[in-house]
Amino acid sequence: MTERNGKQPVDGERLELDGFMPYRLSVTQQEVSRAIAAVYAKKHGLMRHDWRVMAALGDAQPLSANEVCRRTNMDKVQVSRAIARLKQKGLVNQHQDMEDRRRSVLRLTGQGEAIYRDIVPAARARETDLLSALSEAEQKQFGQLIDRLYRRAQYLNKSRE
Amino acid sequence: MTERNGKQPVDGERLELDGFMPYRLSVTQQEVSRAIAAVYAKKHGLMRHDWRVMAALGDAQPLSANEVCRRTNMDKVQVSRAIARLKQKGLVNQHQDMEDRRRSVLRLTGQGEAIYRDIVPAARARETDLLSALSEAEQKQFGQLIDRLYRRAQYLNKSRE
DNA sequence: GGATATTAGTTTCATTTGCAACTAAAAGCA
DNA sequence: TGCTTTTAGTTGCAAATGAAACTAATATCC
Repeated sequence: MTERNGKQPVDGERLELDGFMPYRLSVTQQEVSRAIAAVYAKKHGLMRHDWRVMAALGDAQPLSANEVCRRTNMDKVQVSRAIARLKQKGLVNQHQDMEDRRRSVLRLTGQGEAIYRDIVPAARARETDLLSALSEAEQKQFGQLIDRLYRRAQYLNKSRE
Repeated sequence: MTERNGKQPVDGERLELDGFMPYRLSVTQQEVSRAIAAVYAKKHGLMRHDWRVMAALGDAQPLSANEVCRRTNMDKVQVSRAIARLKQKGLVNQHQDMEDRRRSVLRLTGQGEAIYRDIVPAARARETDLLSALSEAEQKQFGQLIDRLYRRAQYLNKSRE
């Protein structure tokens, strides 16, 4: 993929991006993400964060913004902004939780649910299509490996801050 | 990870983010990326794109901006801007290719090379640390699976535009 | 009860990004 | 040769992002 023809690399230890796992993970994620975005972006004009929030709500309503954060791995600023966009589009409504008035109660609107129901099968189909590059066994394996990697990365990040 | 206590999901087909591969890939990538960024961000004030461009150059100099694009999977706008930042910091220099005066000839400066040499071992160590969550065999396997997935995603994305 | 600390969520500001338009040079073609 | 197209790289603008500060409500502690 990367030919070195007469080029002068830096002396000593080098790093070939193509063989560097974090890089490969990143480009793969980008490509996969693009493949999935095709499902919700053009047709419904949603961004990745918007879709994630909708997915969280579609899976379990109502949720507070904070619960959305936990379920989607987004931070509260991102969630707050996604909600603003979604309210604006009439896909989500937000009202105050009367038990704890700091908290919101978020729900998909009828229109929001309709879009959710439109996207889910397409997203799933896309996932299946992507994963068809792997056998059943490999898919399972891949899921396990990526989880272990995730936890390891999380651990490393936590431990130093 | 995701409990459903009294929540009312949307009727019909739902989607649990936690079991959705593109989502898991995305959060894993984010976490891994953060772990690596620690190596170049704080100490040298570089952004991800800057580091990628430097990595490409460190691996094979000189390169044109376009060659950097191909090697790093970045688009030309990102590369152009990364180069601007890197020139500004004195880590890269750019001059015109006299064979084809549209093209640039990009090289790390002495300072750029020094930083490159500082980062590479640390990045590698970090990669090893991340991958230590997987056995040797699993690491190999993971590499293969992710590549297949990458190619599949790429194919799907190409085929529809 | 009242001061202080936490928690939920929003906002502000400075950067970064993404897209499309743009400039300059080279290639293709008639 | 002169005209059009393609390629390399940059720029402008509007939208998205990240970090820190901010508001409002609840929880904690004396």
